[in-house]
Formats: sequence, structure tokens, C-alpha cells
Amino acid sequence: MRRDIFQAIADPTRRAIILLIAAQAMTPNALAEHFDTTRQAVSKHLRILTECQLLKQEQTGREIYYQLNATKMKEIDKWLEQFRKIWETRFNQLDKVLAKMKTPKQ
Amino acid sequence: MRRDIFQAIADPTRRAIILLIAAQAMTPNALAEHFDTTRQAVSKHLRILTECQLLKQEQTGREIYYQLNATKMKEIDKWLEQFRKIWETRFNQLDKVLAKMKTPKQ
DNA sequence: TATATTTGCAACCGAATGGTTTCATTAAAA
DNA sequence: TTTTAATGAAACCATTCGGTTGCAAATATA
Repeated sequence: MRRDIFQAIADPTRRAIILLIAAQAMTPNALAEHFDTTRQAVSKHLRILTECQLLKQEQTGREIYYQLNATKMKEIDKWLEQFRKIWETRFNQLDKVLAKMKTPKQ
Repeated sequence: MRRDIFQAIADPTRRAIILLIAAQAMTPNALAEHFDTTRQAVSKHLRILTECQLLKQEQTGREIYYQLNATKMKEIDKWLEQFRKIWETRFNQLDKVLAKMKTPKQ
């Protein structure tokens, strides 16, 4: 059972759940109203998101509020970071080429 | 057949392929040497990555060089952007709370 | 030209995925 | 206390996924 953030955000329903919960903490029932699936299906998604720590639970009585773990979201950002460097370097190299082209011939 | 960038980067082998190709354009054969799978399996991954436009092909003779499409990679960044705003807001709100606590009582 | 190399595609297979229905547990409400 | 509500877990199912082997097409090399 692979369970990492990249696999977690691969599913469009789970991305929608993340977006909703990012705005405000919600219960499974409240969440399920936003989707065309059963509450149990949403619950499964919540389990997956919680297992990879993208969500945190906070129980109040019989209700469980799910809230976003922003720190974990940043891990995706960290993964992107290495590419950001690469593509910025690419652009710098392109800049150099363009700068050379603009340099008047001697 | 779902085929979007999020599904594409869900697989660890595909993320490794992206990383290798980001450093320099490569052929399927050269790529396959880095993995414990068959060339055909790597080829399948390349197909998926190309279909969602994360990679571009450049054919020279019978060899096909795959290179990263940095623009498409930025789409993941764009998706993260909306959360970045949210978590920065959260931090700002926290800052306000902390600032209030530090304010000497009147 | 005959042969070797590089590549993609199709068919197949076991495991994982996302969904459903059913049931058990726990807390609130009547 | 009995009933209702909120939730998670288990069993099951069709589809997708990632891998394999085998083959065909196209280009380079002997």
C-alpha cells in the first residue's frame, strides 16, 4: 500500500477535498454533500489523506473535523524546488544567449 | 484514461524520470539503464509523461531524445499557489495573535 | 543488401484503486 | 432508556495501473 502525498493528490476528488478543507475545517458529512459519491467513499479519501498526514483530525463529540496540515503541503513545494532551480538556470542561459546576440559586433 | 500531471507525478519511477531528464535530455534506452525495469516499461512511462505534455520528444535518426517541458511543470506550481496564499494568511493571522500577546496591557 | 539497433505497440497478468453496500460503534437527542 | 445521527471498517466488484513478453517498423551499420 503506497501512501505518499503524490499518490494522495493524484485523485481529483481528493484535490477538491483538500481545497475545501483548506478554506475551513469540515466534517465528513459536510464534505460529502459537495460530491456525487457516498459518504463512505469520501471517508476513504479522508483516510488516505490523513494517513499521509495532509489532513489532521479534531474530534468534538461524535463529529470529526478534518483540517489541512499546511506543513505537509509544503513537501510538494520542496519537490518542485529542485526543478525551479533548473528552469531558472535554463532561463539564465537563454538570457546570456540573448544578451550576446544584442551585443554589437566588434 | 485519466491523463493529467497529478496522475503523472504520482508514480515514483516517473518522478525519477522527470528528475533525470530535467538534468539533460535522454533517450529511452539511456533512461532504462537507471531503472530495474524493462525498456518497455520505461517507454510506457515516457508515453504517459509525453501525453500530459510534461515531456517533449526530439527525434534524431532512430533515437528519440526526451526533454522536460518546464512550462507544464509550472502548472503544479500554479495549483500550489492557491494554498500558499491560504497558509500565508494563516501565518499572518497567527502573527496578529502573537503581536497582540506581546502588546503590553493597558 | 543483410544485419543489428532503437523504438513503440499490443496482449496479457497480478495488484492496486475507487466505488458500493452492509454493519458496528459511539455520542447526542427524544 | 430508547432512538437517531455521525463515523469508520469490512467485504465485495469493475476498472485502472505497472509490469512483462513478443512483435513490427524504421534507421544505422557491416
